[in-house]
Amino acid sequence: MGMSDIIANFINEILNETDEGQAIIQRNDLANQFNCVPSQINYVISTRFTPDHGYYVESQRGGGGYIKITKAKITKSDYLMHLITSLGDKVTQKEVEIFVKNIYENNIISMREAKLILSATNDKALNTENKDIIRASIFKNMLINLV
Amino acid sequence: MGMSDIIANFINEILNETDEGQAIIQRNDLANQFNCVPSQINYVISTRFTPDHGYYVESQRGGGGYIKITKAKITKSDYLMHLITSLGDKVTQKEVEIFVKNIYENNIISMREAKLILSATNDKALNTENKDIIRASIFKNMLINLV
DNA sequence: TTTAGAAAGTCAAAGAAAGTCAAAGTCAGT
DNA sequence: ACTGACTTTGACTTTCTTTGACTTTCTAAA
Repeated sequence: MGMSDIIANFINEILNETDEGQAIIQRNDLANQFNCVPSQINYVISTRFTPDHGYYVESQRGGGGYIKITKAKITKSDYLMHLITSLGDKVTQKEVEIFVKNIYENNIISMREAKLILSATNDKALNTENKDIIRASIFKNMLINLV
Repeated sequence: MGMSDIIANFINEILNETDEGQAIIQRNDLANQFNCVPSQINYVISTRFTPDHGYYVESQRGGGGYIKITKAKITKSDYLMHLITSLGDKVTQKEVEIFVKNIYENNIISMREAKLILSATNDKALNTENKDIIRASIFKNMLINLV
């Protein structure tokens, strides 16, 4: 098992220890503890704690900085997890509409929440190249927060 | 948690204690209490108690001087409309975080809705050129749905 | 009405974290 | 051995915080 896996395990342990499913770490401390360069922590996070994997990451630089990794709760909606992992890296507005209709009808989200998702992912909001790629990224990121 | 956060917490406690939502402090006293330089108080105020955060600040120099921080009270749709119209065509993740925190604390949106907005607009979701432009577009689009 | 002292304000430098990116290394499968 | 995916490393960047020297404003006493 390589260093990256060891670090990932360590983070997972913290995530499992806490009820919250949250790990708050200091990048430099952790790198020090495992005798690796700080950027390896970024590598671990960006390869193993992505939205696709069911995690949400926030961070803060400067004095007192930190990295906070949150694990999505697996509740009633295995359906959502399934949806997230089944999504490719592109999705059209029409497809999102179908998915959202579906999770709304299954009472996983409210009408207001449905509207929020649709307004964040419609073509009008995404006035750019690569609409479908960004849409997929946004959609997944939003779903993770609902799980 | 760094010193600045601790000081911000302290001020927030005072704000919540009083019905008025007002904190009147003495800069030097506070700096003394927390063992920091006085200008750090200014730093805390100018990064965490700005109008964007929903506060306004008055002060008085000289003998008997003070800093008075007041939590602004705003009606829901007024605030949303104001927010939408005040948004330019670019906005950073940090700025969105501040706005969302504010509308959440004013009970305009639920926690889940706040998370949805944040996850649709964070840098991770917007892995592209022109993040700030697309973010502004998405954010506005979402807010309009809430008015 | 000066003027000394008491506050608060400003600003930029130094420090502390985290982020990015690409080069170099490793290792399994062909 | 060769290729391609995954890892490791480190130089450089960006963001946020802390600190301190200097300035401005206000009060009140002489």
